[in-house]
Amino acid sequence: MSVSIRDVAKQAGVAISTVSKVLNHYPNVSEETKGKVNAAIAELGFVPNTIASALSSKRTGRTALVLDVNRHVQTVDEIPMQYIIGAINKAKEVGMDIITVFFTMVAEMNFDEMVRYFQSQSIEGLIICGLSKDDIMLRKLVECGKFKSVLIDAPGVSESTSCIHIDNARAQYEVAKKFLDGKTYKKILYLSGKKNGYVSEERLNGMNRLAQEQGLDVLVRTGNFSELAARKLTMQYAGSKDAIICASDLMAIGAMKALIDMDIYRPVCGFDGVSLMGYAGKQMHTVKQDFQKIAASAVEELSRLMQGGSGQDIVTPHKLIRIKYLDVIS
Amino acid sequence: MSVSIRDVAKQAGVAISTVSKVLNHYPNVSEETKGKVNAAIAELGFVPNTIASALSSKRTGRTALVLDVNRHVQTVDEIPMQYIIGAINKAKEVGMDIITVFFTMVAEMNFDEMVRYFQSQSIEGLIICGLSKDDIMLRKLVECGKFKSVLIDAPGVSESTSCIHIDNARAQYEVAKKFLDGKTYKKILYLSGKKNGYVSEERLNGMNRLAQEQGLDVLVRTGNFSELAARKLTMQYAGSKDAIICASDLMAIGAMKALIDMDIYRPVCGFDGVSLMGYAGKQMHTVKQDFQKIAASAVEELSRLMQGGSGQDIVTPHKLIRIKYLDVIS
DNA sequence: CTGTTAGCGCCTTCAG
DNA sequence: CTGAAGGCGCTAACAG
Repeated sequence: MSVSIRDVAKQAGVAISTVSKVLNHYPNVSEETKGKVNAAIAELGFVPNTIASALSSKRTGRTALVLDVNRHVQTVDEIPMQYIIGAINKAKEVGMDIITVFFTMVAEMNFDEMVRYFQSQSIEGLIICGLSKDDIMLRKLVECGKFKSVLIDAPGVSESTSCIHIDNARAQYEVAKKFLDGKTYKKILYLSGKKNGYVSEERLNGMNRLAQEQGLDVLVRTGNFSELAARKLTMQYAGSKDAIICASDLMAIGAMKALIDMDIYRPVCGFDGVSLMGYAGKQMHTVKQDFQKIAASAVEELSRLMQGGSGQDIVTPHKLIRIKYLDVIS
Repeated sequence: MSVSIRDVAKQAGVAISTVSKVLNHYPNVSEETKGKVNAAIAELGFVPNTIASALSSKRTGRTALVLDVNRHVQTVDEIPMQYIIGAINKAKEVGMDIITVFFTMVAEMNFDEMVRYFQSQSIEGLIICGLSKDDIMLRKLVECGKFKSVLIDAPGVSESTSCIHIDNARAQYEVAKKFLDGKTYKKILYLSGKKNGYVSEERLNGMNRLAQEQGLDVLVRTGNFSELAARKLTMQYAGSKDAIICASDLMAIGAMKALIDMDIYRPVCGFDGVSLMGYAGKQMHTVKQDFQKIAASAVEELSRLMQGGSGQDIVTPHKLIRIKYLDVIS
């Protein structure tokens, strides 16, 4: 059926192991035999069998991209999709094999079941997006060290785990500062993410720092990254405020919709830079994250870990932008 | 390291092959030994090694979900994401292994390269979403019969290929009819998808049928499923029309935005039922497709094909809905 | 620098 | 109904 390494060996007039060596770029092979082998490979259209290779070497190069989809009312799953695109494209580059897994698929499992689940899939690496403090089992899975992991937007660096994220405190500080620049807004409604959320706390820190510096009067309310919650909180508090700053774009949209319903105008500041913002109607300041690039970095970092590197903390850059509808469609 | 079938055999006091048989639900095993084996499996926490199993049996259960992302200006990749979620969840149920592949990753390959690419990944099944008439190589890949395939929204049933889609002609007919119901709109601007596109033609057929029945005056223009194109076409033609019917929600949004800029009101009808519509501001009629369910059906159908079934054409149901902003956030 | 030889963990005839 | 034996295609010591 399919041509195997043995056929190549025969064709090239060398031993099987020699072929294997050139396949895996081992050092000790003469240029000459390498040439013969490559010629044979090309001639026969040989494709190494990943499965057999994995069985033999015990290295599969398989990693799971674990995503938290739909748990919060995300409405449009733009961010997970961006992660997927970024990760898969980079994975192809570095010869990694990515399967996508959702939190919901492992949510009910206990620790042992999770380990088995991933092991049975021959997975050696994990990229986890959106891990929260409530995901006890997943956290344990990462910490047990059986898998190399990269956490996006969550802390926990260790020998086998790297973390990757923007500087949330600084980003929140900067975007809010730019948003307020030249204005005289003093009374601010700040819609925070989740209480005890990793990134939420950072963003809140950034906001607080700015508040201190500029003597702002900030009312903090927890919006849980929910559009609906943001809407309600805005209804409740915005009337007496000068501006609204949100820890996510989705909440910013909720706030804007509420303002429209209330028929009052208040400037709103977002966070993330999702394109959905372009549809929400108004212009808006926001932090812009390149989720594809972040996922790509995660893949690269995981690949480094799998080659024996040890975990580290990686901070990726962010931008500040102002979204307008025209940005979206042109 | 990890417990293997051998350990289970020893623990249960039977031969390896016997364990394999209960694992794979073979018939000729007595209830008694089956019980012993299962007990041993549970006790040891044994998980079959997929890799070894695949190598030995030559059945991997791996399938590629091939998506056309970002080629048209999709802005928000909601539909692909829904496909992914639906497919992956169902795949877990039926024990299939899904990797996601994007058109861009194989776009440059010729036929042989594609075959090798998928074979080297040990992929046996393909689910392809958004195949167009221009994707010559992918089409050839499907038709060569080396892989079982399910095409979403494209024709081409064969022994090894099934197709799955809504009844686009009927859906377009119905949604347009409902949209026009009780109204006196006669002059319609119809923004079609792609010239020669599989689904576009069907939808146009449905529209034409309604036009005939109701004596409508329909101007058809090709919007390529592009928001921007729809915007321009609306600017150009909507002034003299009573209403605008679009072959996709994204075009409907483009049309609505144009109308706002033109400062005139015309009712708009969409197609797809993406949640993005809820952000576009107005109420709107649209066809609602359940993309997750469609993907799930595709997985099931592929699983049937892989068990030896032969290809067929499957028509999935659609709904007609009216989107309002409140539907989205509540 | 190249070839020989064991397996990796499981499936699958084929005897018993 | 059960067990023994021979691979699947490749890697990885180890000899040569």
